[in-house]
Amino acid sequence: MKVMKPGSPHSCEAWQLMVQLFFEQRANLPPLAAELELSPAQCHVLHLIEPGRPIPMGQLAETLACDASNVTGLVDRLESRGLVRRRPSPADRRVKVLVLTPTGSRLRTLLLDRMTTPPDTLGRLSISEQRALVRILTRLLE
Amino acid sequence: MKVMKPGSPHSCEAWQLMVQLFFEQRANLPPLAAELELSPAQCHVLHLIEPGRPIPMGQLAETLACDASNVTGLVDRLESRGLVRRRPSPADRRVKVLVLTPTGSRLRTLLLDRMTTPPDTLGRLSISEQRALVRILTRLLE
DNA sequence: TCATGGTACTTTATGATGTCAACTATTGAG
DNA sequence: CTCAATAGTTGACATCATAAAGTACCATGA
Repeated sequence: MKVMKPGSPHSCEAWQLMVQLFFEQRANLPPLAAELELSPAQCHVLHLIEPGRPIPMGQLAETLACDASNVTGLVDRLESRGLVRRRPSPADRRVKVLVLTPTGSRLRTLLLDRMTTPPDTLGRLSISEQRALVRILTRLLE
Repeated sequence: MKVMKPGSPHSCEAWQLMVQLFFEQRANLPPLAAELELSPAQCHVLHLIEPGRPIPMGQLAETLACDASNVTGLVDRLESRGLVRRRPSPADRRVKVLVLTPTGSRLRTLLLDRMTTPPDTLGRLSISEQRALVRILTRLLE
């Protein structure tokens, strides 16, 4: 017996294309990361720690959907490279919040800059299509 | 001195949102993969081997943008689980092409099915917006 | 107060992912 | 035939990731 997927046929089709894009992007993250001497996972962490917005390690683990002990190792390596610092939380001494060092902040800017450079294909869309895409993606992200 | 990014402001904005989506998706792949007893990397490999369309290991390495020796290990594990088989290429005896086993093909279908189930946010778009998204994504993928 | 269970992070052990350099087998050009 | 180039493997090593056990701290309630 056939089971219907939730959502309209159009939304399924759209999401299939989205997954296709995800996998293509997944493949081009490693070389981009390597240019900055980072790993893909470290890029993800650096992306999540916004300057001036400290984040508890536990929240990082939750957002990355990985084990807390994994975050310990990731942060160890970033901290030993001087990109990030652990600071005790005044509110709860069990918690350690992560802050970017000036070096980390600069590297993060560089990273985001390279990652958000649009591919050629995007430039081939008309302006109105680009605007439509912005509007749609905004709603997809809530 | 400030350096301009290539592309219109709209395409930059669109791609920033896209990158945001990529990272969110990146985080939800591991749990999805775990349900099928796969790793994220194995999912990517399984996604790239289409049934009835054998692919040389080297081409896989290129598409994944990773070292050939890494592919050896990935395929070793998939093969030991009976999902994939190495077959010698008749045209070039150095080359080994990968084919899905029936089990591998079934698991791939299951994987794609779960991955391409659209998130709730997509369903909240109007039908015409969904159609626009399909059209735009198709052109992004060329 | 203080015993107790829960939470945040670390440690240890283990396996998977990923790179590099060196190796084998094969191809293809001269 | 020789020899450089290519496809894949192997071994050594760092990173990523999990699970289980441990430490320190919080919070509740007797």
